[in-house]
Amino acid sequence: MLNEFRTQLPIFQFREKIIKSIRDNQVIIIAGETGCGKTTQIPQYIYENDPNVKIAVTQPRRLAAMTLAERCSLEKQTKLGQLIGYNVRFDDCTSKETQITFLTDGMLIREFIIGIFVDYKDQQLKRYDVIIIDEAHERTVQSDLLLGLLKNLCRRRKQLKVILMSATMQIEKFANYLETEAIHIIEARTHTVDVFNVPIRQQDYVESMVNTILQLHFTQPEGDILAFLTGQEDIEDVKEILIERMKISNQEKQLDVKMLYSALPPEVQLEAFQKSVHRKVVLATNIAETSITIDGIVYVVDCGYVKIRSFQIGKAIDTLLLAPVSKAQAEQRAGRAGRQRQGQCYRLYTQQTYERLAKYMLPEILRVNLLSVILQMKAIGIQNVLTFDLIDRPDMELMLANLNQLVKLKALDSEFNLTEHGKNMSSLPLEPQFSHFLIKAYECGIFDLALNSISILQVENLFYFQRGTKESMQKILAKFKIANSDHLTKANILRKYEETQNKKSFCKENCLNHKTLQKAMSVKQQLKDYMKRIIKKEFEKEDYDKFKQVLSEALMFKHAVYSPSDQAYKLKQTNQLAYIHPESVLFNQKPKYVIYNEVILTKKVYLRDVTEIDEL
DNA sequence: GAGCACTGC
Repeated sequence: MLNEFRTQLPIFQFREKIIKSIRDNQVIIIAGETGCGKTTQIPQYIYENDPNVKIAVTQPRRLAAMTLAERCSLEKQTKLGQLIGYNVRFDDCTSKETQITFLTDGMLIREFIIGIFVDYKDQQLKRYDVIIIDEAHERTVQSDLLLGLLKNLCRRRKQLKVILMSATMQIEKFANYLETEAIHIIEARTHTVDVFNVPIRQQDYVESMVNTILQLHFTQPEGDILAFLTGQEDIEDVKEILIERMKISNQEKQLDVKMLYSALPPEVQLEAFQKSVHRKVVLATNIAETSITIDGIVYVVDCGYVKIRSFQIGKAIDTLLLAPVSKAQAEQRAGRAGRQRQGQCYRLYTQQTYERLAKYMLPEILRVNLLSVILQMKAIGIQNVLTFDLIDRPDMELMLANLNQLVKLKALDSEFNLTEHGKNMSSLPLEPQFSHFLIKAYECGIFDLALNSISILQVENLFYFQRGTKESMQKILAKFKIANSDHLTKANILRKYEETQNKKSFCKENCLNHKTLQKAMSVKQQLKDYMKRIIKKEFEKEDYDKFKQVLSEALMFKHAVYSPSDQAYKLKQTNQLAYIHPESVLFNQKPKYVIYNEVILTKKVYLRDVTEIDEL
């Protein structure tokens, strides 16, 4: 049954054509901007055409998978989890009756991997007849890998149907890669957005942002403002200056300033979504670009920059640095102004600067370390990962280095074949070093300690310090400090959190993020469940020396020595100089030998999550 | 006084 709403969507007129195209082709591409209805309608069309077909639809984000399933369920007037369901980490809402499953890209990759524990030959996702990869234009590592796996699978399963869905960009590239000519472009009815550039180059985008917002506020008709900035620091600066200027402006028109970035505790984030009596301006990071939609936005101001994480192959360090946005990103930001009615976008860069921007951002698979991806590929049964046909081939040297690291972690043998240990490692949702650590820690009888440590190290934004109160950070860390180790100190925090009765006030007292700790507890439970496959006996010691010894071996590529002449740490692998991060218990302490989880260049090269060891 | 964008298993 099609209700009236569904027949009025722009995609409805393509219904028969798309059904026919799926019948005639193994792989088809459907391109259309957000709002054309492709994600909710196509799976339903396929189901209505043949109710026996099982369909998987992947999404880059959990929330999207969950809300889309809910939306479709509502349209089909069925209970969520029956005909239509979703499957995301920590939450499987499907049943035997489920025909359409929305799931995250990562979950579908996991299904390939879990196949090896059932039967090495059964990695063909036979439970699905149609697999839809949505938002492929975002080019996440997961969706790129899935496209490669499905391209392969199509040769072995002739009945399988694959649909790639994306925004209307890079369509030819996808079509060439997937060797298909079945392309459908869906026009959506969207509101126009008028774009204005500044006439001359701006020196300081924080200042420029403040001026633009105030001018907009005092001269333009009603409608909320969404401002794109690059991080917490910019956002706090702009907020402070805005509030100050509003105070001295002597104007009647009030302005509500809200912030939105992922390190902000969820309850504070919520304020950005609440309707405001006065005009509202939301100062946001990228989070508002795709992940989150705010209603009522009519004006967008775009600073033109974004922080991008990349992996420097030679130096083997991560960087998180400011970069100009891509044209596609600038369009995406502008589009956020036209969701409900005609909108306006103000760019704090000149038209000439815009012309010189890259068309698209470099895909993630060409910018990140691939250690865990390579292990996943081996676990899925790809013999030669170096020649595996991906839409963009990563750096050969990097992949080779990753393969050799996996050999050292005993995940692969010297011929790069997956070992039993590697198979176990790949079953855990962790970076390979941590999978290795957890399994070894179990074998040494310190599993409980290791599990607490690993679980809490997986979550970000453990602490939330408001501006002005930040001098207390080291004081709080000192309360939990154990054995000159962030790994053990954080394990201690999780343990104390578990033991305490009033968890909320415990968090408040210690500037801890309650939601983050709850997530750490879910991670812990999940890891415990996955480890059941491996665990045979239980034997528990509280041995910090053993802990450090096993961790040091797992982090064998992440050792550093203090160099007094440089007043900094020298990384053993590359001789790169680095400093201990201010959020570490070892900040300002200068122990001679340390191991660390991560080295990242922001304002300086920092070692994050550090533990002192006796020797290298 | 320092200080990490976003997402996923």
